[in-house]
Amino acid sequence: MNSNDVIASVFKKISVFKNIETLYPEYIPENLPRREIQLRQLAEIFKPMMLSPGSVFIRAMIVGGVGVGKTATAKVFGREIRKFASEKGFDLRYVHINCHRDRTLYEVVSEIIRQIGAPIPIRGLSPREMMLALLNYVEKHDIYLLVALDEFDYFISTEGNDAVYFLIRVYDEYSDTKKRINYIFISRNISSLSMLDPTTESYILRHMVKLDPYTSDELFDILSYRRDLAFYEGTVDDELLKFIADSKGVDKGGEGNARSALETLLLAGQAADHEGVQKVTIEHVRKALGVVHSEVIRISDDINFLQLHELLLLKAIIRSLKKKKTVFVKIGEVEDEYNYICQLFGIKPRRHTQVYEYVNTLKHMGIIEAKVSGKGFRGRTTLISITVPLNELEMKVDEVINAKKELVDAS
DNA sequence: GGCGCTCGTGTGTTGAACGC
DNA sequence: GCGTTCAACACACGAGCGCC
Repeated sequence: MNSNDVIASVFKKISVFKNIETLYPEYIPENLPRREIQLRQLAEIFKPMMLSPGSVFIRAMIVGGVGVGKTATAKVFGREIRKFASEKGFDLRYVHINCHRDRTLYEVVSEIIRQIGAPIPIRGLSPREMMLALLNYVEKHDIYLLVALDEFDYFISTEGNDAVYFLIRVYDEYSDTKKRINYIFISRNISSLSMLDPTTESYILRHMVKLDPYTSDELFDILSYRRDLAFYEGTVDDELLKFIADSKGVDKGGEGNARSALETLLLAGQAADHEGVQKVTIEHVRKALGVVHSEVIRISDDINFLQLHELLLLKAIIRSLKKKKTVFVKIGEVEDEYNYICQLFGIKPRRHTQVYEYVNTLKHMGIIEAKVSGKGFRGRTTLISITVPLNELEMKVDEVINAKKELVDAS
């Protein structure tokens, strides 16, 4: 069989999936089963803005752990509220910003400008000047904005109290103008808000929507809904969904993570496809459950936002830990490995200060653990560790590195 | 074309912690 | 006590971009 036949045989093979992309983490479904209460809460919070646009300035906060649907809830709400505004005859735009990627005030404001397509220069102006230009633009064109700042903790830790204060008190100086920009802040927990001053913190916490981990019953409903979207009828039985839901539900000792449950369903389906069978079995699910490590899912979600050199450094950490077979490795050892990997990839490595910054970034994101050495070490050094399975993580990192490198090579 | 702005990055210095 | 190693910090520089 030649290469062409090999590839053609895969494409022509019968699949259990009719719409596999509906199981991907980035897919936002039409409906959000088991999040109706939270959508209703958001609607109640933003009701004054819809009834009397421009009269109030609303800031809400969505809080919840990994895989509880924070981003999906905000996006679905944004989509629906935009439709509702359109029916009422005013122009409301929903802007979703991930503060992992855009973590400075400058990046956040320029991203809002980019997403609404405002003709405002994003170079040569300070963030505050850009915000003023943005306020003028939305006023002139009679536009209202609902801005969701996802992973808001990263913005707080990078920019601190002043920038947050600037965002949430932006209308204080212009009390007579219409309040056209409203916010939804999204965070994994509210402890990051403790870095802010009490006034700023209380402003943000005034309207809070909490998303709890899913129970097995709730996960079953979600899996059932996505199963109908993703798979051909009769390929995945209810008992398999129940099995996954029971292993992930918070009431059954799991983490209540819907993303992890959906990833398991996706992998089970792919395992069935790989074997060329037309029905997903309990063995496929068992195999998938063995592969899906919830921490790897959380981290792999985060690593999509890393820069190429941060990814290369993460790969260097993984390889150093595998080579040394120890719990911790020294930053110097990681730096040597990183230089070697850069050489292999034909990329000029960053110098020490930048490597140190990358280590701090990865630590802050919770991807690695890092601590300063104490007694028993010559000099002071940073000891780095990773708690998730290394092979699994390295596969994910390699995937993202290859994707990023293709982009760099193409540009 | 000069200027101003932000951001990313590199260099140099200082000081802490330890080994010899 | 001196040398080594490395974190932490300040500062400088250049790229990219828009404004005047």
